[in-house]
Amino acid sequence: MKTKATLKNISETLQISISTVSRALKNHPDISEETKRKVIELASVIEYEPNTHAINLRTNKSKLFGLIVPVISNFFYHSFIASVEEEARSIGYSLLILQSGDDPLIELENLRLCRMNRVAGVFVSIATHTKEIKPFLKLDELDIPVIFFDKVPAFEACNKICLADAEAASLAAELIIAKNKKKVLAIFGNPELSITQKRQKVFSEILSSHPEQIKVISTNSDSSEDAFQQTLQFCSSPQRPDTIFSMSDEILTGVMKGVQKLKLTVPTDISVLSICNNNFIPSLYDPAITFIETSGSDLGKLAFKRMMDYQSGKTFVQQLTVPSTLVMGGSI
Amino acid sequence: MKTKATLKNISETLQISISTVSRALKNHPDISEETKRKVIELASVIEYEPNTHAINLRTNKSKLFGLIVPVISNFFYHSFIASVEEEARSIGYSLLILQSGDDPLIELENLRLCRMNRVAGVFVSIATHTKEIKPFLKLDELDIPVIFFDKVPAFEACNKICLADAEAASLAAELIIAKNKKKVLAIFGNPELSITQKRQKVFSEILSSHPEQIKVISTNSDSSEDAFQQTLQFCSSPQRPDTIFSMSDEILTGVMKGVQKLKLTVPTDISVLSICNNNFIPSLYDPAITFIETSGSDLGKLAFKRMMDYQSGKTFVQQLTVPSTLVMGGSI
DNA sequence: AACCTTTGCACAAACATTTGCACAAATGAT
DNA sequence: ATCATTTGTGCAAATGTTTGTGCAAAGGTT
Repeated sequence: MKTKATLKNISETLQISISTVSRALKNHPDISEETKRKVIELASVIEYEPNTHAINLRTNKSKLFGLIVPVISNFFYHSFIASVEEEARSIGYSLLILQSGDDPLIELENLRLCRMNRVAGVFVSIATHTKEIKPFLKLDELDIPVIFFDKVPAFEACNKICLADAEAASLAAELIIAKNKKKVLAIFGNPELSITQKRQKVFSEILSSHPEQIKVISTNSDSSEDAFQQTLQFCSSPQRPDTIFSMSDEILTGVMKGVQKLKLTVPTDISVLSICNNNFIPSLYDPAITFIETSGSDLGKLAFKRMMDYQSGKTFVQQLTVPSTLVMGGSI
Repeated sequence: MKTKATLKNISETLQISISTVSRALKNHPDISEETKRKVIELASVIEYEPNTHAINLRTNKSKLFGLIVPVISNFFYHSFIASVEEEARSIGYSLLILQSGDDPLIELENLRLCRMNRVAGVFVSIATHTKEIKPFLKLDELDIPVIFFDKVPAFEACNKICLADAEAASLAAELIIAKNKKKVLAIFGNPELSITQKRQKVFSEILSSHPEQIKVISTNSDSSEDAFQQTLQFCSSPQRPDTIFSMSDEILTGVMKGVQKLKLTVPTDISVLSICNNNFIPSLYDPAITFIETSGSDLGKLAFKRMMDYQSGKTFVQQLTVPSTLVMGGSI
């Protein structure tokens, strides 16, 4: 059993004090070159590595960010996580990943873990039924910045990074108008979510306010399977829509399954347009689906930038929005 | 600014010693009920929470597992991660997530982070070109168990949790025989990976040893796009294969894109069979693709169980395998 | 020679927690 | 009354690191 590599250990071997060793390794000007040389050499030989726990204890901080999401296995979150992890690593921070399972109770427990670990900050996408956000704000009082992203609380004064929900829907509506489509099946997600409400509202408004009458069938489905069934239902007859609009990756998968089952050819038989988080799902199909990108990876970068601003003392509260962009495929 | 909730703080307020407070909170029999009551009450009022860093420093451990993967955004890893995170949380541990970007250098850096954080154990799926596994084994010497999963080093004595690569391929081959297929296009992944080699070897052996001659076109492609191109190439002529076998989710997406482009109907024009990590990709299509499941989530559970065995002192080295199961869809 | 400055290092405290040991007071036994 | 045991609490050390302060020796200036 080789002895542990600590400052103390080095100091005893070299017959100098611990503080000298510490300063030598930090290249402190007080220490002579001779001593530095010896210390650095020995440290390298015994593979000294500072003990993070001791540093954390002393500074009452840690180079850790907490990241709480309802679930990791999700189109959106893993691109967000991947992007935040990269940014964090580039400045020597790591990520503590916690799933809430969309359960407010587990969410609280995860918050407790973040507090106990004195994380440097928390990124959180709240559970669907989380009403009480005081526990989150309490972290702010402890100087632990909390950045909400994607699923953010409604009215409170807190830092939020959101997708441009309305913008994405309006881009879609405008493309449909520009392409001179006449009959649209629009499938949205869970109508209780604010993201759904915003998108549905803007989409309907734009299309209905357009002078040329465009017929819109607007419907909601809360799963891929449900979207599949609705697609079958609305597109079986010859009077089927000429365009399907889908609000999310998940719904798009259901829609496309329906399109395959009905043996419809895209875009000649029917056009397809969706809002998606990245090109993964859209590019599964041939032709690739035209979509409005609301990038999880961009959201991650922005959230991280905001976090770093916070870390360096800019503590103002703010809501930021990631813009959406149209990515042309061949489906409309 | 409210004073921090620490044992010291409580002890001063109550005019008792720190050790008494500590013991009172741990319900130590030495402490009188009266004292316990007062301590617990005050602790609750000021919302005392033990400082993880101090505990970690003292015990030289942490309730953290390191998890190093090439990339989070991957069919396989996020189901693995999700499953390990759940298991870990259930026993009060958290997960430190680190991406190597498939870069051996970053992998080393991530290992260093794990050491510095004195993690309780590490789950690692190594980068494609990682040759040097000594740094991993060095963690074992520091009593930090290392469990390799999925992409594991070749010959060394270490803990590995693998998918049943050979079994999955043989199940596929046998199904093809049972379905009386005559001409198979088999697309495998990167031929340098051991997983590819194993699957390709077993698959070829079984089909070629079968008395009825089955024609096999065996090819490799290292991306979805490449699989797409190969599918177009081999399936454009009327003498196309009657079956396509794909080795992975990624390849399957390319194959299916090709099938869509060629407007082939599954399974009447062509049958499709794949090895996949879960039903996500296979169920995107209609009919759903028949596949051999090599479950990331099951792998996670097994790896975690192995880790816990290790934690409780069972330090033998072992290679475990997660069995594969055939999941019938309608594509063959 | 007396004084000041610089150089190079050591000491000690602080961070929060746990735990072996000591110790005083109270109780009980002889 | 003496001794032994129990009960409840405090002391101090230990974990590894950082940092303000002290201090001695060496060198330089008058």
